[in-house]
Amino acid sequence: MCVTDHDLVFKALADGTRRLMLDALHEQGGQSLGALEEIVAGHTDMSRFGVSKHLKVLEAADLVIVRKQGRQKLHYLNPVPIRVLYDRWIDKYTEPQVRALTVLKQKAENHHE
Amino acid sequence: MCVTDHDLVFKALADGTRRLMLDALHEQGGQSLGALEEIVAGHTDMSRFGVSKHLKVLEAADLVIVRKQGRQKLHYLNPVPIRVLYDRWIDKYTEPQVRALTVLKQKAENHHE
DNA sequence: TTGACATGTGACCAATTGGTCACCTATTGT
DNA sequence: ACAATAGGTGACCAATTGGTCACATGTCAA
Repeated sequence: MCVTDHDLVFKALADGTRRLMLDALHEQGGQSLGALEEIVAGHTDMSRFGVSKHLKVLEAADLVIVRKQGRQKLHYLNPVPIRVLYDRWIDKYTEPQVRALTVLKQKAENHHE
Repeated sequence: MCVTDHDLVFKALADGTRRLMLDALHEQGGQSLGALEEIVAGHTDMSRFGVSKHLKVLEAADLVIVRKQGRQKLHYLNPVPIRVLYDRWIDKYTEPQVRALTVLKQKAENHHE
């Protein structure tokens, strides 16, 4: 929940396979490791262990939360970190284009350098 | 400009040093390699070549655009890829919550529960 | 209990990445 | 032309990451 979590989230998102898994969990939550393995196998060929490792990265970044049910481990997408990422970082780059132009204009009006 | 550029952008953003450089260019555009080197050196100790390499990654992702002026190479932040990233990917994960909040707000406004 | 199923763990290898260095090119000022 | 400045290139090493495997754990059902 601290600031450096940004790094975990960014790094977790930096892999196409992991984004694919997030997409799958976005479409339908509560999928087990086996189910995710099948989905991933449809796009790339990766063993169960590879999928499991990627999931662990996503869990560490708090992008995926887990509920154990019997011998299954059900995965759910947690959109909060992405939301935080957007609010604290991405918004800064996407929103203030207009504002930046305003500042530039003011600067130009004050000291014509 | 194609879809797989997402990967380049995500990977470029997955490094704290590179995000630091984007911040620096966000604060003030048109900085040279030397200037960026000094800024980065203030946080981590990295040689000019390291900074140059990171800049090349950012350029490949089209996050930084370059204008040559004499023997200097001036760098500018290009917010477009981040914007695209947000529109095509992040929005999908963050938007429904906003809608949910809006719905909640409306409910609260209607029947003060 | 016994076996089949769903997943976890630690060792291990290959591929990628982060970073530095010794050289090189191009531009500026004198 | 010359030296100083700003930056680029390819080789190279260390650290990290992606992926697999043999094995272990825990759970359900008969």
